[in-house]
Amino acid sequence: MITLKDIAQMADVSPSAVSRYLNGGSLSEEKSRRIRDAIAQTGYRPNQAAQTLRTGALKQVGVIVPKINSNSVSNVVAGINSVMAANGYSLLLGTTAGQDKKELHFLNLMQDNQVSGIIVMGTTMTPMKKDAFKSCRVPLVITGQNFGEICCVHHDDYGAMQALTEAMIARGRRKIVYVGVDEKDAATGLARRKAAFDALRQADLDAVYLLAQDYEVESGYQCAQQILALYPDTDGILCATDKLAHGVMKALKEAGKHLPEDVSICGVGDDWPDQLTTPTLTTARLYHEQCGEDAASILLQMIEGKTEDQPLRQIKLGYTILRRESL
Amino acid sequence: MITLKDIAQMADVSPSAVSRYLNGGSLSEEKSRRIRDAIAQTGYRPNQAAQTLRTGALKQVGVIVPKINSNSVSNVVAGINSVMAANGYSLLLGTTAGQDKKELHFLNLMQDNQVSGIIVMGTTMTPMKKDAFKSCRVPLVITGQNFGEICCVHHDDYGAMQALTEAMIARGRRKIVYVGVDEKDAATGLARRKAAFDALRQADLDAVYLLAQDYEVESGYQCAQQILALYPDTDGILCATDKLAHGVMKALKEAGKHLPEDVSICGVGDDWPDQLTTPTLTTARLYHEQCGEDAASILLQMIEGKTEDQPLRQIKLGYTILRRESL
DNA sequence: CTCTATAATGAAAACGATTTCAAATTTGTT
DNA sequence: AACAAATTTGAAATCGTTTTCATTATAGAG
Repeated sequence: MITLKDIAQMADVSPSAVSRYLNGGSLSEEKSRRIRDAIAQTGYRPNQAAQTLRTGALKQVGVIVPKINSNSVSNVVAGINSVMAANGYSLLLGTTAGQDKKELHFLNLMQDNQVSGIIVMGTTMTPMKKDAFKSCRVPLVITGQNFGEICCVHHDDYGAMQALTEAMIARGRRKIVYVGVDEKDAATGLARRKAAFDALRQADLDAVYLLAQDYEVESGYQCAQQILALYPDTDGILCATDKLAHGVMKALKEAGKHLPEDVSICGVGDDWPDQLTTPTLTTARLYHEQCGEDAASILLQMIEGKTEDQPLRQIKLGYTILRRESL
Repeated sequence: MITLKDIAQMADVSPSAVSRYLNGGSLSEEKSRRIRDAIAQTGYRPNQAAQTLRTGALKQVGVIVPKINSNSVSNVVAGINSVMAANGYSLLLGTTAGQDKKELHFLNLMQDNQVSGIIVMGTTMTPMKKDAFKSCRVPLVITGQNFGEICCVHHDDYGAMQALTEAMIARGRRKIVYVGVDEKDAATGLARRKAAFDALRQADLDAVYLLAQDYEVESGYQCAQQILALYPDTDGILCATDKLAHGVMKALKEAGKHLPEDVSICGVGDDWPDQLTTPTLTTARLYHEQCGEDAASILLQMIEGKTEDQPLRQIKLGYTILRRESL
């Protein structure tokens, strides 16, 4: 491996001179030229580990996600990446499968790595994790949720589901079922369910709640079968996600229901297949890629911010209701 | 920051002893105990940059992808991650947007980082890149393509499209159009198109070729409109990907065609919406996650392999034809 | 032409681990 | 009890940079 010292020898200057050439510092034209040539000839590239050790800073940011092969997650990561790459940072990825233990593991590992900052997606909050986040030695931003005391970028999950619920009520539906997901997830789980319930109560309507096993189409399908069996007079189904909604639609169609005449259906997410099904799916678009970009921007400000005490930044991103045939 | 030296002082031993405690080496019970206590008390964690600098090895592997927010890519990455994480490696992610310049940039950057190995997905081959791959100082595996002289894991793109084409011919279709993508991509572009053409020629049928602009549903939609205008008697359409196929189906349905009576359609990919459309889409399943796992396993072998000269490993993964209503 | 500010320079000391090596200690063998 | 072998130990060198600091060359001011 060719080192800075080698370059110094070749160019007949001191190592300090080479370092100054690379990082900016006063240096004569003549020596600059010689160093430039030596570097060009050898293809020398500085050893990052040495740089990191010496400076204590690494141009990497950690990204901790539950899983990478999910539409929303991968879009957020794409957003993060576009901003970070533009600023010369690369991404160190950690996937947790939703396990707190792994989340803490990566939080530690990344700090050991001396990343410049960390972004955590779709986490759930426990006292232990709150501590871990607070005592993180590098800037940290959370996406997808808002836990009050930590910088974050999140969607208006509540507003989106509220709007969908109101639209469904306005459409004349009265027997409405909500198909939700695990409420340990404060955004997708809790906030959306709560929004639906609040809006229904506001209209003096009863709320029926079914909890899907996971986020897959199949779970929506199963929930719909329960609905058919237990609440046959249902005329509206609100789903926490688009995939669930598609599963629900499939089951209802198979059961001979006419959509949307017999039952209205809504999802959240604006997944790409939403306009391919019959009927097309009414949904709320969330801005995942934007979310990643904003999170990255905030993190960059925190990383490169001069001042010691940074303000708490919390961004709530809006939604857009996409009214289609299924409502 | 608390260092190994601090621990040594606290435990009243030499730094070497602490290092031996961490890495294994002869050490008395007594000292082990004192060191263990000191570490527990302080929460000391070794500085990775120092370790990397000293040992020249970093438990990270680089993953270079065109974009992360794609179904197939994110699934491959998930596969890579599951194997790598299990072996204590984390992932350094680089996205190229298909630009060779960025690909080379990350290839260099990651080597500077002293990652243990690199996996490159869905790349295209140029002489310059072939050189770059060959001169890579760390083990390297390519996924999604086979360029002959580099370790790789790839799908049987040719076989899959051949089987689909033959099935469509057996179904009685005679006026078949192939909707493909950019052939700079040797797998998705070239191999699939070639398979379709070969199979058609084999059956003495003409091949009509339309090139989609990109991989989006909308492009399939546009291609289908061209087909309707230029080749109105088409009775079968083979698509390089499922998204294109869905766009095609949408356009045909809007044009009043009955599917599959009037026209048969096939895609490749087994995307999750394939069973939600009317008709459901006939497709070929590829094993993306498996691909990632296998690539990771190969890379691990190369990294941890004792011998200097490693054999060239090339894995071709099979496919499964999923025959559904659209054929 | 002198004197002071400024720019250019390299030696040497970090950064925080691992590893070599020789010395000191323990263990086992006769 | 005496010696060889094996184990335990810490001092010091090392990895490849950056940065401090004292020194020397250069330029600008009077």
